[in-house]
Amino acid sequence: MAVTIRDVARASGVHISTVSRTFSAPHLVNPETRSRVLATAEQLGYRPNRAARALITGRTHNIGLIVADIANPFFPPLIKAAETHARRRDYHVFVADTDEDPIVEADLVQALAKQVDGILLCSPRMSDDQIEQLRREVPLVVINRMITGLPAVVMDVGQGARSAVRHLLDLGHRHLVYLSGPRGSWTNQKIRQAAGATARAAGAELTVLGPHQPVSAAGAAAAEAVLATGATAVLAYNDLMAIGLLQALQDRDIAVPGQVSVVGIDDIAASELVRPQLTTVANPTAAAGRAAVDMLLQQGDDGSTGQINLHTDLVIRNSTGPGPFLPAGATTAEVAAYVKE
Amino acid sequence: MAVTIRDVARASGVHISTVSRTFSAPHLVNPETRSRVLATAEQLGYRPNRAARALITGRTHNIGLIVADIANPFFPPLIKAAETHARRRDYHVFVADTDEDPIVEADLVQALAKQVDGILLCSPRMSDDQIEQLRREVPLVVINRMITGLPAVVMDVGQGARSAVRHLLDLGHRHLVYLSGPRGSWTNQKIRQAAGATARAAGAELTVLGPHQPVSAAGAAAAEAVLATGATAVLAYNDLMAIGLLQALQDRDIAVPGQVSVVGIDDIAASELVRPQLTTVANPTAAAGRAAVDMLLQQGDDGSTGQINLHTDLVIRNSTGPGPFLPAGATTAEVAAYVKE
DNA sequence: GTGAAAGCGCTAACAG
DNA sequence: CTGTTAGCGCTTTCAC
Repeated sequence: MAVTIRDVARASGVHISTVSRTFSAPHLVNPETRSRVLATAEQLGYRPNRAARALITGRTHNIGLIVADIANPFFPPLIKAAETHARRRDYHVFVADTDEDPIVEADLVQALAKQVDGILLCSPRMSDDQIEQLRREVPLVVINRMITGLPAVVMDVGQGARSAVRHLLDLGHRHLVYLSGPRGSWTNQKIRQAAGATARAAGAELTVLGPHQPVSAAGAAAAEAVLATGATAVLAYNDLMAIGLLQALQDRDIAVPGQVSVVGIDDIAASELVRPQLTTVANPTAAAGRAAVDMLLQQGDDGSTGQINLHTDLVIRNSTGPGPFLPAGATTAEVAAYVKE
Repeated sequence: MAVTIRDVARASGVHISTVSRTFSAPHLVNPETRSRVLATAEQLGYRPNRAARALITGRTHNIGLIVADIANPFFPPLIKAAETHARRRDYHVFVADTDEDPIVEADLVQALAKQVDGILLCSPRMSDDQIEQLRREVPLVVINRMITGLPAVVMDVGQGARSAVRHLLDLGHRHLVYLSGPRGSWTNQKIRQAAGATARAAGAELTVLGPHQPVSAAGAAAAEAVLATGATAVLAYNDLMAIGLLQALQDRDIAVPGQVSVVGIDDIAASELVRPQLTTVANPTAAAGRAAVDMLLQQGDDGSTGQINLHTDLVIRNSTGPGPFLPAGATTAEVAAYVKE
């Protein structure tokens, strides 16, 4: 059996409560006794049992982090930052993957509820109602979603999408495609709205294709549909889809950005590794992870329910350029033909 | 306050031990009582407190998963598979990141020890001694490392490296480079040995460059050094480095595979997304994650300490091809000149 | 089949 | 400053 507080008490000739205090309220114990206790504890290899402590204090010093898909490269930097940040504050983190399934998501929150001091919900696919329901069982901080009254950290993809579309418009593109993401994604809606509004305001056309799974294969599979629209530029829900599209276009000998420009969102590591390097909207995922942890841990102290909006940046690389040179006033059909050829 | 076993007992008119039994040993309780208890529990929203249960049973139903770097794309598929598999067996998983630091690694094991039933150590950077030491505090399963007497799951990179080198030799390459990984990596040693032995046996030359951090920037930074060796083919410690090298070579107008062939290891998602697509050794990371979880959970039952060796597969894509065409018997210097030009 | 009681490892009043 | 006592939520003997 592992060494307990009792063993330390016996070995150092004090009562167990003194040992307890040595660890949980050191200032309440005589420096001499303290160092003696600490010494024997060290020697015996004693480590407080957090679970037992949690039982009485009500604080587990654990947090939960629920994401849609660990293997989606968008999440790991966020997970890493959150975990490192939490550990620095002496918290351990449970990580769980919902596989984009809202039911699994809800189950997970409930299963974890008793073992954690709070949960970070990353890009949740549940309904607002469900989230508010669960919030009564356990403190929640939501990432990449805005729900009134709920603490949240969002990366301002709306603004990112606007920058991206403006960039495309500045290059002369008049017909864009938005390759939309999965159903139930709050982010997806925001991007779509922002992109649509920006294009419309400039008198340009924006065709929405989707929904799609947020993976590269979906981007690749959409290539034909994209070409069929006759658009000369594409904004994708995320980099994965953008990269899939990029390669599928090149495999069809469509030049990027010569004939079609492509913009992604997220700035995952791979977007710098592909050629042409992907123009994309950089999301501060690591900062978001840290901010969310801070928010969750503060929630206990005061009852604050702030909402943080993190700035996103358009990173212009080599997958965007001027639209194909066409006679002014060409019809959509002509553009399509031109692009396809 | 949350609803406890006591609330359920009161509400259903039975003693708390009956409620307890209803959840932990249902067969010991009258079916009628059981369903009544279950009903009120359901209605009150009761969920057993695992921490309290763990205190007495000694089983937390949690496991720890410690990896070198969550953001390294090699790990997320493994983490995902392990987490999903564990959850299916009703286990939650703590994920932690050591940032490639053996000290952090050891601390983490000790910090997690009391809260878990066991820990999965993924590509540990600690010494064998340290690991064996820690093993006495908590059940351990090691992934990607072989230590006698310790349960382990390894992906057979040695065999993978042999296949890769043979593939290169078959294409006619006579001088190879191994771009080695981080110090302290067991995998790195295995690859190096296997690659060296295979090359030597065929009378070919293998130059080892390194150590390197296992990131794409390190691969890119090694481009000059690689060219300076005059080798016509490179095996890299992992795909990230291989991809970095790939791009750096192309940026210098060195054709891949025309002038230099490049092989990676891992088969991360990005290796299929870059052009040319990367020839690489596919590691069954997801299978490894699941196997390790199974091993850890069985360890409690019997005292088995098996070691599983998972097969790796060479995936031939487009970054490898015949070496540059040269007059037979060209000197190394000539080859270097040719390749550089 | 169910209740009573003890106790897992620890903290939190309360005395002294 | 330190010891005493009660008890967090739950399981597990042991009687009945």
